[in-house]
Amino acid sequence: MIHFKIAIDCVIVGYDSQLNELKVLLTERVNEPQKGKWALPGGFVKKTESFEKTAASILLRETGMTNVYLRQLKAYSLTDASQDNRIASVAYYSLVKFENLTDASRQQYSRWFPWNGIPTLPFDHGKKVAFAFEKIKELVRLEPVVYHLLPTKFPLNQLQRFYEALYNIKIDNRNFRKKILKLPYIERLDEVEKNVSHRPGYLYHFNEKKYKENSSPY
Amino acid sequence: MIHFKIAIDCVIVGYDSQLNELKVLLTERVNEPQKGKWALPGGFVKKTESFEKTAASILLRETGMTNVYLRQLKAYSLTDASQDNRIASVAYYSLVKFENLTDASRQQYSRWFPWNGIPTLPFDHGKKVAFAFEKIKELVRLEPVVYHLLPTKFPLNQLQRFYEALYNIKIDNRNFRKKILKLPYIERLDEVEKNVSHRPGYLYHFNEKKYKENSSPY
DNA sequence: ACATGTAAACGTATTTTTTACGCTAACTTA
DNA sequence: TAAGTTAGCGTAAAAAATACGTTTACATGT
Repeated sequence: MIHFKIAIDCVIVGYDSQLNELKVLLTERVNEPQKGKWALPGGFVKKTESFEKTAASILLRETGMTNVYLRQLKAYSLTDASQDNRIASVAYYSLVKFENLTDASRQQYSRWFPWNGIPTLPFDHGKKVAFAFEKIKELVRLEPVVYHLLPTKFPLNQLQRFYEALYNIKIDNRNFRKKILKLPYIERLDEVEKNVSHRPGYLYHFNEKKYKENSSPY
Repeated sequence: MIHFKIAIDCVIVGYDSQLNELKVLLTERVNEPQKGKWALPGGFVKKTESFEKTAASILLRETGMTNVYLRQLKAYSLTDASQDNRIASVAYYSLVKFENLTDASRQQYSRWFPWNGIPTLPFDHGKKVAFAFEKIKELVRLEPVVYHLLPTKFPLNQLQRFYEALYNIKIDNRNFRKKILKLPYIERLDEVEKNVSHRPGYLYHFNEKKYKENSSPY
């Protein structure tokens, strides 16, 4: 009976609102194979750990963050059929608040790459990153996961810019505003933007409790 | 380094249009553990097989069908931490045309259970079945996968009944018709229902080519 | 000091989509 | 032949999406 080593790979995604672009965290491989190449952060599943737990600890190691949005992407069976011990991998994707990252939490061997500037990745990592983005695009339409990527407080324009970047579209400012303000779980704060070269807008935040109250179970 | 045996479990789903209910195929376990219990059809991944390939062969074994809709559901890490060799599993779900099944293809130890009458399943199989149904509900909204479950030729009413069963809703016959007929990839045939105790309706079919032409890539 | 650029925040009008419901036609069964 | 059922056509109203007009409040450059 064949046995597998199981690796967990994490596609960690952030949104840089300054540059208005999505980013992925990559690390330089310190071990063979593919030593020195940029690749997805990952690790093997340890004895008593669940996949999810392994993924969470990779995330902690790379970003210093816990309790962030983390979901399974897909399991991959690398067809490394030459050996008796095959390697399988389970990919996870995570959405993190880019603004919350401290310099201290940044690993020496890690770097954030813009979505449109990812180097060629070893193994099936390129495929995983591409699939993660497809998944995220789909998910953003269905559930309010955007708010895991945006800062806790944000002006409406920042939200609009995010959608425009993600789907590569242009949205009408006035209609967008109307649509968002109808959502019961987006609340305006008594705070405005500062140091912007235009009329400062109010800041909003996502009220998760209200979202769960208002969303029907089916 | 810990190694895993990897099992593939298949949630094989069909739609019985006579009874207007979704069904799941279960098999009686012939080996320990849980011998004699109804469970998801499955098997271990063999040396040179991909997960997908393993799933496809399980599907062939159970239904006699190839080239059916088959997708990965999720990977599960059973926390059977007592042993050195843990078992992980990757669940797949499949949508099959219930009408196409021949009696010959029906396995001795297999049976189709109605969605609302599934026995308590061993391991995490109950969780997998539940998750598969959530996934299918979601998927049906996004993509025309219904047509993998319905017969190739179907009257509009059959399609409507399917939606009503899946989401447990009542749909207005006239509005439903209007909505469906606007879809360019649903084509009317020159054929009508037979032996129905009401005005016979035209049969329709799903034109996959037209779907792919008309669906935007984003 | 003032013009310029930019996005906020308010609005209206039009089009498109969804929903509610009326009616006749065509078939089987009692 | 009446009753029951779904097919297939239709209209009207309500809701959502889209297009676009206007004033306000800020920073920046001259």
